[in-house]
Amino acid sequence: MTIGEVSKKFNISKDTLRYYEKEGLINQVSKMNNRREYSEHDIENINFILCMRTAGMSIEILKKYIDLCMQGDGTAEERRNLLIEQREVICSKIKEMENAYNKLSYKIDFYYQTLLKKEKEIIKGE
Amino acid sequence: MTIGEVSKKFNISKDTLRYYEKEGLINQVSKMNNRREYSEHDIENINFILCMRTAGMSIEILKKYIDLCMQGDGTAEERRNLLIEQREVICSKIKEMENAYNKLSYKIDFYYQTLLKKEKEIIKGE
DNA sequence: GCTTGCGTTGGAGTGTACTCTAAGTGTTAA
DNA sequence: TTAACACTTAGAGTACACTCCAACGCAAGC
Repeated sequence: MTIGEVSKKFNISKDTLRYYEKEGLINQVSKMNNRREYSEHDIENINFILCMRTAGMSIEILKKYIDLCMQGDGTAEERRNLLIEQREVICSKIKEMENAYNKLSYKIDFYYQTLLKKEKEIIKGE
Repeated sequence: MTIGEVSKKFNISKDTLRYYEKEGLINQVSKMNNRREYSEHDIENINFILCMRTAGMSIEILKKYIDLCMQGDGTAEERRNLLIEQREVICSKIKEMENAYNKLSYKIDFYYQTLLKKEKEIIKGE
């Protein structure tokens, strides 16, 4: 897959893909005529990275994880611990967002009541 | 309440509080001897803003909402629509994060299996 | 009166994650 | 063969949300 195709597939810019490679999130993509050729493995990797990025995981943490992967089997436990830690971070973020969701719902409902009341008054006034 | 007290209460820096005020998220706090005195209303406001900020709402959107509040009752419907829209944004973010959570859980489990297998091999080898 | 502590200001600086630019290469289609 | 198009690079620029700095103000306690 070319960079253009990957860019379209995931709806991210080519610049971002090159940036991730430069930062070491994607291991050096093989090249044909000086152009990137993304393998199935690369695609899977990008998919994971994007999923974690949208969940708010930093590039630094992701890089650390990828680096551990590169270092081979010996780092399996460390990698596992890193993922458990990050899952916890995501978990508390979800809780914060649910809290915000509820606060918003409460306010939205309040506006609904207000608008309803106003409407009634208008009808009454006619 | 002084800026120092509010800063401690919410665990944010005084700079951030002044920054939010400058950006118009908190309406001009009254001053005694040129020092900010936060009212109960200010505190409630800050609480809401921080809740939305941790949920990822941008300062720009928050400012828009606060501006509408300032403009009075006439903007109630517009405010409500803004909140509904933002609730939707938060909702999809929660879904993305839950997706990431599940992906992580899957990987963590995979590492668990791997480590278990490795352990068995070590025992076998002894 | 002097130090300490808490505050003030405008404006500069920082970190993160892109995003854009300029100048160039290599393939394809008319 | 020339134009269009997709790609390459290094490096500069941008957006967002703070965060820090220097220089100063004011009140309390020693």
